[in-house]
Amino acid sequence: MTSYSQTTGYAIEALACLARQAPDSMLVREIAVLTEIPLPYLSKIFQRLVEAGIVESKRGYKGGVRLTRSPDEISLLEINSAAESGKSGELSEESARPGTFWQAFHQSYRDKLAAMTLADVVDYEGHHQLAMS
Amino acid sequence: MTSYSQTTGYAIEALACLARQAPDSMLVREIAVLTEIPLPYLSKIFQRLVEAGIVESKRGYKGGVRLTRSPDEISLLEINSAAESGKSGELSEESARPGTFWQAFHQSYRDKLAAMTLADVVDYEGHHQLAMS
DNA sequence: CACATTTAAGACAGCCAGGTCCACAAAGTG
DNA sequence: CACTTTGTGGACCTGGCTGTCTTAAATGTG
Repeated sequence: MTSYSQTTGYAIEALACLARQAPDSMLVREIAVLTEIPLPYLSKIFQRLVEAGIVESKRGYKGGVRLTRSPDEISLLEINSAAESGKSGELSEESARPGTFWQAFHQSYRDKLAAMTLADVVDYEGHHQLAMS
Repeated sequence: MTSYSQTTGYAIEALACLARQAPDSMLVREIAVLTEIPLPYLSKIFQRLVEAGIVESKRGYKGGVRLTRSPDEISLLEINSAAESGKSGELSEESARPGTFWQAFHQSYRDKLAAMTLADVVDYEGHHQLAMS
């Protein structure tokens, strides 16, 4: 139900790792080592990111994954939706009933995700300081 | 894991409902009807809120629940911690690894919860407009 | 073409949040 | 004291998130 799960955090970290390497491609295994995310699960996440068109993959000997766009053209909300795809909500209105305070709180959260891009994350992980309104 | 679960949303709505009635006490069943939260589950939530000292309860014929403090002295973070108590994290640092963007993002929302009180929620549910920084 | 490499796909397992149910204890009423 | 009311406490079920494992399919190399 709650769409702001750890999976989204994994996806953002992994893509930020990949963005630093852009436009070259990386192995999923390599990303797993650098980010310390379990490889089998990270593979699953990348499957969804490929399906969503955020990254493209190439199998076999010199294979790997690569961003299809510039990091500043990929919103965190888009990553969230892709990482959580195949579940109940995707881009849904969360679990909270409409008109409630909690629903509005979640919406503001969602709005911030929509306003930030992968480029912001790459910048953050260098400076270790979060600049939010 | 993710501490911004639906349970916290339920707790906030229920307490806001109770705060509008303050300082009188209400039946849990009555709150369940008004908020449309499933009664058996709401009872569970109130057990934790009582244990946390946010509300006090009286059993039997003229029983019910009542706030122990003024709404403007109850922070939403406190409600969150109480509602999620008995689980892995409670007041923990979420599931995200420290130093990551995702962890910082969650922390900023935790700070917002800490800065808001039940009185703000009561005010919101009247005006239906969320005023966040 | 044989082979190693690397992602794709799907089945499977463990755990926890959300939610229900039922028996029990307290508290007032007659 | 009998009875009704109302919260307490515990067991229990269900579904989805997290994570693993195994078998394929694709892609380059010699």
